[in-house]
Amino acid sequence: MRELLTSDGKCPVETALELIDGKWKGVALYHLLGETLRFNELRRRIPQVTQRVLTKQLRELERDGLLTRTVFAEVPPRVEYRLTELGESLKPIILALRQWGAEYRARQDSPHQESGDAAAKAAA
Amino acid sequence: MRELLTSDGKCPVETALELIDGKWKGVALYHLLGETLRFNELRRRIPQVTQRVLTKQLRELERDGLLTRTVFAEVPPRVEYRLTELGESLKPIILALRQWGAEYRARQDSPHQESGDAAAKAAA
DNA sequence: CGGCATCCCCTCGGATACTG
DNA sequence: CAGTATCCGAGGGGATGCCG
Repeated sequence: MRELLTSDGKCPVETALELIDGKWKGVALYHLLGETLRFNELRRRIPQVTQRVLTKQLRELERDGLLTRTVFAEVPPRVEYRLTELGESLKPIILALRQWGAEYRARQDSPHQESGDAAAKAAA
Repeated sequence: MRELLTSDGKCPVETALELIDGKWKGVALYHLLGETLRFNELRRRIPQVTQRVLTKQLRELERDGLLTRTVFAEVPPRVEYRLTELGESLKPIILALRQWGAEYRARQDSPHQESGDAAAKAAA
């Protein structure tokens, strides 16, 4: 399951990806960049996610130290989610992913055919 | 921060993450950065992955335009995997993830925590 | 408001065996 | 060498209902 390859690179990529692995984690992190949000505010920004799943993924992000969950002892309850310094340090990556994703989508529409030229280069 | 929703109302961050979602895709992409590798060369670099899964994830990456798969009509067969321009454009992100992952693990060792708990022992 | 509890389905990833 | 073909268990993610 877990191989701790420390220095030789490679594995850190896996480590990082595991932390943001979860259907909605990336988007949640994105919306939390530089912003503190309550549970339902976050839900409103990610309409497709269900409460259960959002809760679960937020808890995992909390467990992994990417965000903090602050419960206010009020009625009605208020719970605020906010990125930790560690979570905020993902900002360049998240923004890069956003840009890359946007460009990818743009390429889908544009006539930028990659062609299905096949493995015609197969030698004799 | 602007929404930047794509045509199907999906966040670009999500789009990007979907493409590299898959237990071994990130590592595979990492190993293919600037390098053309044969199937078994890739396997050797990711010893934990099984044949079936590696094949599947590589095919998905190919389908999504991140790499090319070139089959040489030889005996024994030779299949080379190589990142497309689009795949190579992920390089800064992959490298950033690698660095971030390394720093994350470094932080695990040195007690720099701020939110007291979450230090639950990972019971097997 | 912001959760749990429960049920369920379906995909992902792994193990093993066979083939062109 | 580089794959398919099966089979399988785990769990991620969704739907719904109840609660402090």
